[in-house]
Amino acid sequence: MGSKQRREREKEELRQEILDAARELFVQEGYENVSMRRIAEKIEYSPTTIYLYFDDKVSLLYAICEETFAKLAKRMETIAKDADDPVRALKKGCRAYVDFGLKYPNHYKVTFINHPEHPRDDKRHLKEQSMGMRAYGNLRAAVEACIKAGKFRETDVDAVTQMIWAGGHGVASLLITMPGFPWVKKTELIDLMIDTLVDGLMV
Amino acid sequence: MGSKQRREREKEELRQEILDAARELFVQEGYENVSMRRIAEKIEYSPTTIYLYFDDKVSLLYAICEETFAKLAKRMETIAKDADDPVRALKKGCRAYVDFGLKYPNHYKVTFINHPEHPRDDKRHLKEQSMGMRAYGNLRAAVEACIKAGKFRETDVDAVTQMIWAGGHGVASLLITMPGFPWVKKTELIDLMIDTLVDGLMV
DNA sequence: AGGCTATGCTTAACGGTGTTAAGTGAGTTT
DNA sequence: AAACTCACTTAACACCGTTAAGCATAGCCT
Repeated sequence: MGSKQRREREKEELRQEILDAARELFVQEGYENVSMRRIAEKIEYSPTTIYLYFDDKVSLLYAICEETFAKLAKRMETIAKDADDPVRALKKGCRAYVDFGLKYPNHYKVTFINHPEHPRDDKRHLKEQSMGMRAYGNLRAAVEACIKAGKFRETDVDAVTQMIWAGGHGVASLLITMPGFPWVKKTELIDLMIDTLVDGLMV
Repeated sequence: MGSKQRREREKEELRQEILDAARELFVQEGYENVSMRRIAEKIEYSPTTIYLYFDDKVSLLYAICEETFAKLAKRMETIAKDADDPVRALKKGCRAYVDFGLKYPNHYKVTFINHPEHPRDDKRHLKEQSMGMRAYGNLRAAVEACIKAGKFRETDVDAVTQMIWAGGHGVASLLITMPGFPWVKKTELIDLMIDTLVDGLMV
């Protein structure tokens, strides 16, 4: 009697198919510019079928963000692993953070910039915040390592972490939201920010 | 026969009325959550009347952004006027920028954070950019003064300006969009950012 | 085997959106 | 008085996210 299992597996497959289609479209054209009908068309199902698998459009996005944030956390953790010098590790972590934002601008937009407040649905909001907290936690650990190694003048871990985060976020978000602006070379800007901030903190 | 002038003046008044209504709604509820019909309702005209004064919704937003940019530019110019030391002037300018964002968070949101891209309409895009360029130009002048006074190690004016802008923007935008986050004291964070960036640049 | 129910998906529809085309009606001009 | 201007409105188009209701089929029970 494996028919139930088969149906369950097929359901899961369709769920993933929806997720894949949505991710591809969101990344290509931006969350706001993709309609449920277009996603449905891509997977060759009726638009309403999506609602049998996800509560609404923003839930789709959250599910995708969860995936990608797991990626970010993972990447930053592997960076922390081969930490020869804590300062260099911190810089690499910052770089990875900004690069992540530029690589997945729409995901970054949604979770850090646009923050599409879901009205009175606190559960999902907290869940999404906790994902950000995990990334924050990684950065904080890297900063703490630098401070414990006596590398930094300033010793308020949270203040330093938040400043560095703000620096990275500032670069990432401006580059993402104002692509028409005459920026200097991206890597130059990113490196200058990270180097100035981190070196500026050192004793 | 001043009736023509009177009509012209009335037209200008209605244009301003539309702008005021739109600004108030955008600021209160966010650009995406305000419909043309709601704006029309507020000024007690038909929705299509707005299109006699503005090309489309995003043009309305751009017009409002222009105003906001002008305010900010004005404030930063007065700061630049009593410029004793270029480095101190730059720091004061940064501080004013961030404070402006925190004081008018919704204006800041609309002009710098939730900035919706206009597709392939280059003319308006450039015009709006030129307004942003004025504020940017002020910051740039302050940076240039520092560099010309030989205070800074890095000499790429635009790179430094954009980095500092990104730093200020990072702090302002994060504080605005994530008010629930356990931030350290705001002034501490702002000052730490500005001091670290500017001092970190000095020879 | 035949009826019943649960399930997976669809069609139709609601109330909204930005925007355009066509119409109206008062004021100016001739 | 007729013709024209022009600010404004009404009606409509083509979308949107989302919900309610219907339909076909697969699996279960008698």
